[in-house]
Amino acid sequence: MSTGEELIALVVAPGTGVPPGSGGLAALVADEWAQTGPAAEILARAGRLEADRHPRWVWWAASTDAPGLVRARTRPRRCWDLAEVHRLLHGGWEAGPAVVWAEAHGIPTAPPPPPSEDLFAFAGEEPRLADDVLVRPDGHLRPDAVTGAWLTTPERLVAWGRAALVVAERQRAELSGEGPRALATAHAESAAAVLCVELERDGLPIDRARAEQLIAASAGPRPATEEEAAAARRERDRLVLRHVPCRESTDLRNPAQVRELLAAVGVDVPTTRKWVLDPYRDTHPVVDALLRWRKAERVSSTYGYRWLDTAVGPDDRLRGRWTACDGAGGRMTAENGLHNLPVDLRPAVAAAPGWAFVRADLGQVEPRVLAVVSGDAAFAEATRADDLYAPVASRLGVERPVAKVAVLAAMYGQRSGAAGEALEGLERAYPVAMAHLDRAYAAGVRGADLRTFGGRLIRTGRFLADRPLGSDPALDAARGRFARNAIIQGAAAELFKAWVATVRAGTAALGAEIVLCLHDELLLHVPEEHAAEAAEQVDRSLGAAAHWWSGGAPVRFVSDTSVIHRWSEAKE
DNA sequence: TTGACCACGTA
DNA sequence: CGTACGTGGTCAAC
Repeated sequence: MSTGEELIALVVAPGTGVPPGSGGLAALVADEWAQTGPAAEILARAGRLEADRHPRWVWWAASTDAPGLVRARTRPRRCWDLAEVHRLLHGGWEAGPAVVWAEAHGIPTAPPPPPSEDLFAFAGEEPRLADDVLVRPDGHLRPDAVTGAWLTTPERLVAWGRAALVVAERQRAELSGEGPRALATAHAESAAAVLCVELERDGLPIDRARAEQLIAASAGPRPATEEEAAAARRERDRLVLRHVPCRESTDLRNPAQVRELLAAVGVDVPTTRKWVLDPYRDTHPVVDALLRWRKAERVSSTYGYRWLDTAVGPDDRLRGRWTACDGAGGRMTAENGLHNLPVDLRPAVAAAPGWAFVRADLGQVEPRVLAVVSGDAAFAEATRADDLYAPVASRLGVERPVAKVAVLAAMYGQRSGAAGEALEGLERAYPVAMAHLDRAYAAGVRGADLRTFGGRLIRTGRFLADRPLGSDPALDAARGRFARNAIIQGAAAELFKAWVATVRAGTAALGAEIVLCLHDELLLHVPEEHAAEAAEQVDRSLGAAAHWWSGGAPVRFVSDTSVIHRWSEAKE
């Protein structure tokens, strides 16, 4: 397929001790030309090229080659991320240049090529690689290029950029054999990877005073010294241990000791997990005190003052590393609490003065995704409703909560609970969708690979380890559940990223920053005067992204979109 | 020091 | 608790 796109590789030599892109060399490499020089100069040139020609940027990985560009406020519209496309095509998470190159050339990636600096090799056993040669006789990249140590001259950087273009072409050819959506998925995945760099640059706006206040309410005032911190900890412990006078030396952080303590007061439990202990809250006061203690302990250990001091910058932005896809279904991940901030702390996430948030989250995204990926016309019909469980319930002749449990049970394989009869109803009403889930489960059980709707390879063999298929029924079932979940969760992640990429492109002119991506939820930070328009753009983007992602399937996706000033507002 | 496990926050 | 993630705690093995 000829796209008519201009591909330009951007490669940046890893600087020594400086942020990527700010020192050392960089290169722009296209089919017909190349330019190298100091990174600052090359990045400025790249900025002009972006403005004039909006090429598709090719890089080994946005996290290594794009930060300089992103820091310079160039917003690349189109890119091709070799690492992300590799993950899409071949599954798993490992996607360094060595394995990406090898896989693109169909040469074995394991065992990894040995270190070339043959300190321990006998002289003459392996011909020494000429200094200017990037590709070894065995077809692998020279290892010191992969680590970046070799990328010290303009000529070498150009070779590195050429290699990136070679891989991009091979990946594109391979993708064309993976169905109509794979190429579009590659573009969206690549956009998500550069968005991750932008998310790390911008951070999530925090109202620091409010955060301090919320932490204090749970963990007490900020301790001035180590001794004060220890005293506060002892005081928190005491509020639990006072209920068990004889066992005041119990270490509440040690589950075994806690279990012993509980047994002594007549609470006999297999584990001390919250949902196990919950029913015993009224049995003995120590249970309730313990569960309250756990909550406070969580805030003080994970989301306490240390977190505030290290993860929130002097500009009051919470920053963490972002990745465009995990190793399984392909959802985005984030560190430093960006993806698991307790709801109680969310009032501290606040727009800056003069700015607002546009918050949007997809409603019932997974069943709607199931309607697309399975091609079930009857189930697609149900997605026309704002609440798809309502038409499902009426079709099954059950109450809405029953229908909901049944749909979730079908998708996730819930074994507890009594969804049995409703499940049978689902099989009759939506046989196409149910068969799709069953096939994924069966593929997982037999350890077969499968692909998501957008073309991502799901390798169920990762659970196999060295145990033969069928040797452990529990393991087989676990693979089945994993596979069934991955095709839904993975496809939902693809739709989400298509949506986000569309929003990113469509709201740039409004000065909007995407500041949080949370699987089915999106938070934009926008100048107040453009917030309403950005919100409309978010909704329009969903329609557009869903349409092309689904290939025009008659499936409706809905977003709850609102303009707010704290993340905690306007939540269901 | 490292890896396993627990526990728990989010979707 | 269906799956997925990241974090911080303890423990046993190194």
